[in-house]
Amino acid sequence: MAALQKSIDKRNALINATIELVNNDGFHATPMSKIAKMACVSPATIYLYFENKQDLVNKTYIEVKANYTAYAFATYYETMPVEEGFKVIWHRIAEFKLKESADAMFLAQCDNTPMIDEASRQEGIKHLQPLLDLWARGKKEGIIKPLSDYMLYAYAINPLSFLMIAQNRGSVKLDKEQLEQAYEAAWSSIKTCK
Amino acid sequence: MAALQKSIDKRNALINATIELVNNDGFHATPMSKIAKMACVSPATIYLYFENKQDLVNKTYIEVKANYTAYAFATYYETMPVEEGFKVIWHRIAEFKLKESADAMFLAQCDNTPMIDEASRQEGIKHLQPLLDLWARGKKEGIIKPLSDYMLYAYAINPLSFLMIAQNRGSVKLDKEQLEQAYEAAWSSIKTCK
DNA sequence: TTACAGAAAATGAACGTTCATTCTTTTTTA
DNA sequence: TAAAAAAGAATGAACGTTCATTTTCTGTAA
Repeated sequence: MAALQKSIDKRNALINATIELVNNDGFHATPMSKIAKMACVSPATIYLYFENKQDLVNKTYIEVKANYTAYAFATYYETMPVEEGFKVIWHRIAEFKLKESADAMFLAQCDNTPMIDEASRQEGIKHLQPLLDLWARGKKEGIIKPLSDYMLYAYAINPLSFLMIAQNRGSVKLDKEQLEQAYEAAWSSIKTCK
Repeated sequence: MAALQKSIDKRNALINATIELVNNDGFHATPMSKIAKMACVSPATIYLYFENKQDLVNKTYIEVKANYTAYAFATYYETMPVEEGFKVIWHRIAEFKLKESADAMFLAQCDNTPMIDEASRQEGIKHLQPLLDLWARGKKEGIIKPLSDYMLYAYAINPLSFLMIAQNRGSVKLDKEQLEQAYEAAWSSIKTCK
């Protein structure tokens, strides 16, 4: 009558190996055997933790996305004024993308390829709700342009992904000043008043 | 002593099949056999036109990128005022992404994955020069914020890719009005004066 | 105008390799 | 000690590429 438990360390090692290898080679170019080797585990062991390769990458996506949004909203409170709230969230997102760049690269790759199930994609979007709520408030107060959420995201948040990828390729080095410029551009594009 | 020529139609069919299949399934999930079938050609024939699978996708990328930039600058002249020039180029890019959405999706996927050689990527960037020149002019005239080219691209052009992907997934429908809003946001983020 | 030779182009089948997954056995631990 | 966890070897399918052969086409000679 045993009641062993699968090791959470092993699961984490598998998830981290997946992120690193998929970042370097892409999903279909990373064999399960390589993931296993990097996680110091037998290929067969992966199937104790995940149903199959697709499940492994879906679960990895959802987990990373959850970390991302938790980080983004960690210092934000709904009682903040709209402009301050946006500033706080924006800078947390920027910090995440720069500090946890492997995670951020993985998400960027997932968001632009047919690598992830549509269901898992939906699951990942849910956690952005606080930002959408903030925007709704800003629009009601006349501080933020009356644009759709997709439009606001496209101009205020998504450019950070582009800049992060450029930085990771070595095309750009984002210092503090450039980051402030980026924030200015983001805010300029969504605030009302010219 | 014959002097046959390889059919340009066959080459085009191969390129188009590659775009469509890679868009749907990703690079490593599209077998050469499937590309061949869609192009109505034997798998072996691909190797008369391209060295190997990597070469096929690199060449496809460069060709699509060239079409994209040609389209973008087709109605632009260097004698235009900066603001008008930007407006013209921006709208042409938007038009390309909406009309030739398969091509645009393919480029977006290439730009965020390790699918393409670094050399081919460099090759593709070259053709953007007219836009960089326009920005240099705008900065000199004090019309455009003194930001790096990457920063300007991130805020003025790249959001269109995000919106196009969202539209292709069915999350958004970009009508004329929304497109004008998008242009406004783009211009707001890079013009001087508040 | 036709017939033919020869080379390029195209093909389908075959090859060797790699991969995701499973099977059988061993190890670990409550 | 018994069952879960882990392992390594095995399996069958699928892949990129090549090979041996056939088809297509053009320049030339009759």
